Amino acid sequence: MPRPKTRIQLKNSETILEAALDVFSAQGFRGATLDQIAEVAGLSKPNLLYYFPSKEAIHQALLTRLLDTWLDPLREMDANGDPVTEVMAYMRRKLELSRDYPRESRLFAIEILQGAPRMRAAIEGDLTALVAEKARVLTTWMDQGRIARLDPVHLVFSIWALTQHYADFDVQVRAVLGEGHDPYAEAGQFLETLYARLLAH
Amino acid sequence: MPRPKTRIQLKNSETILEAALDVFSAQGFRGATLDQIAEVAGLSKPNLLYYFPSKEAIHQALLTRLLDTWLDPLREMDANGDPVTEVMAYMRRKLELSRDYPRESRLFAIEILQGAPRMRAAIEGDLTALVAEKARVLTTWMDQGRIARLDPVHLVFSIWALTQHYADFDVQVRAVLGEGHDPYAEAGQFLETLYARLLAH
DNA sequence: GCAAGATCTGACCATCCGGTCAAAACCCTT
DNA sequence: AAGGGTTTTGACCGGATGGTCAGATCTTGC
Repeated sequence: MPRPKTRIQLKNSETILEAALDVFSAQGFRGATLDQIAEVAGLSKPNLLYYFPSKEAIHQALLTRLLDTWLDPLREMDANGDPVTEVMAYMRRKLELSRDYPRESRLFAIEILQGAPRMRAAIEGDLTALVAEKARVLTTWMDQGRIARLDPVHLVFSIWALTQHYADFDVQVRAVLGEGHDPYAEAGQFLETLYARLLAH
Repeated sequence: MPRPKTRIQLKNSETILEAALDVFSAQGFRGATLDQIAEVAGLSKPNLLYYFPSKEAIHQALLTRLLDTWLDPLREMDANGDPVTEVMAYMRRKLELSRDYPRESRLFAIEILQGAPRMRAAIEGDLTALVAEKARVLTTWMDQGRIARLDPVHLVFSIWALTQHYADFDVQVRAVLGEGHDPYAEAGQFLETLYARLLAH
């Protein structure tokens, strides 16, 4: 099954990946079992293995697809736009990603936490290159005096950390906030203020 | 073995917890095996189970001991100190914790990521109470106009997110920075600037 | 409506893993 | 140096888990 071809293949591959995302993001690679994924997907275990050669392969497929989604918001940061607006928009998009795709965020987090055993190459390649490129853009803006001077890479780290926190540590965030809060709405407000103050001068 | 008593018990319990921290923080609860822990500890598997009744119990012992260490820096934030200094010092202590105890940071992160199945109570109890208390302190400082007005709980979240990022996503941080960087030194600089600008008005 | 594939499944296997246990080895006190 | 408690271990168990396979069932193009 190199590439899905028929309608059924497409649909079932999709169902499997969706179920796998559920289970892997909640239990990690080792913690997830094929039986669990099969149950969530509503398929039999041997049927999963008809579509993917191994548990490993399902996980790999998820990660591969994930990285692109994950980097898109940064890719969109436009060197020709207004600096503060661009950074803010990037932060917003990343926060929305946390809100709308928390499972993806956790899958990614677990992978990195465990030393990125199945993602090393992508991290050291695509991701590092993209950050380097955008760091140059940020540096240019700083040189032009359009945003305050800061270490551009750590600025990017800060956006990652602050936005992903709300997805990855969701349980903790909700416990600490208690009832009657909208974590993401409040986070949006807070981060807006934070980056306004940080970038201004 | 309710409490370690003899010298041997004390030493071996310690060795086991140390090894378990290594393995659990790298692989998660499910991913870790008693054989791995035993090997790292230099003891036989049945011997581990002579000191702890189960894998679960080893993990629990680690987490219990962890939470205190983890909350100490926040406890030390002094309502009678200078606001900016106190917040900065808290951030510093937390960053140092990330630098000096990355395994503990990752153990904690994995636990929360997976929904805190073995820490729910502590999160909803001690941690939430401590944050509520310190949020009141921060609010008082804001009311007195001694630091800029911000959502105090999200301010605490930001410190957690920004400091733990360097331990939890270490692989990514190092990959993106490349050779010849001291992540924690740079982070210290960056965060100092960030909180200076955020808290001033 | 009928082959030829594509899809699906029950039964099964080998391995791994947490945990047990009886007995061996090792102290420590006297 | 002997005896009683403590510590350690090899051998083993039962259940879980990733993966296989032969054959049953369903689709699809003709």
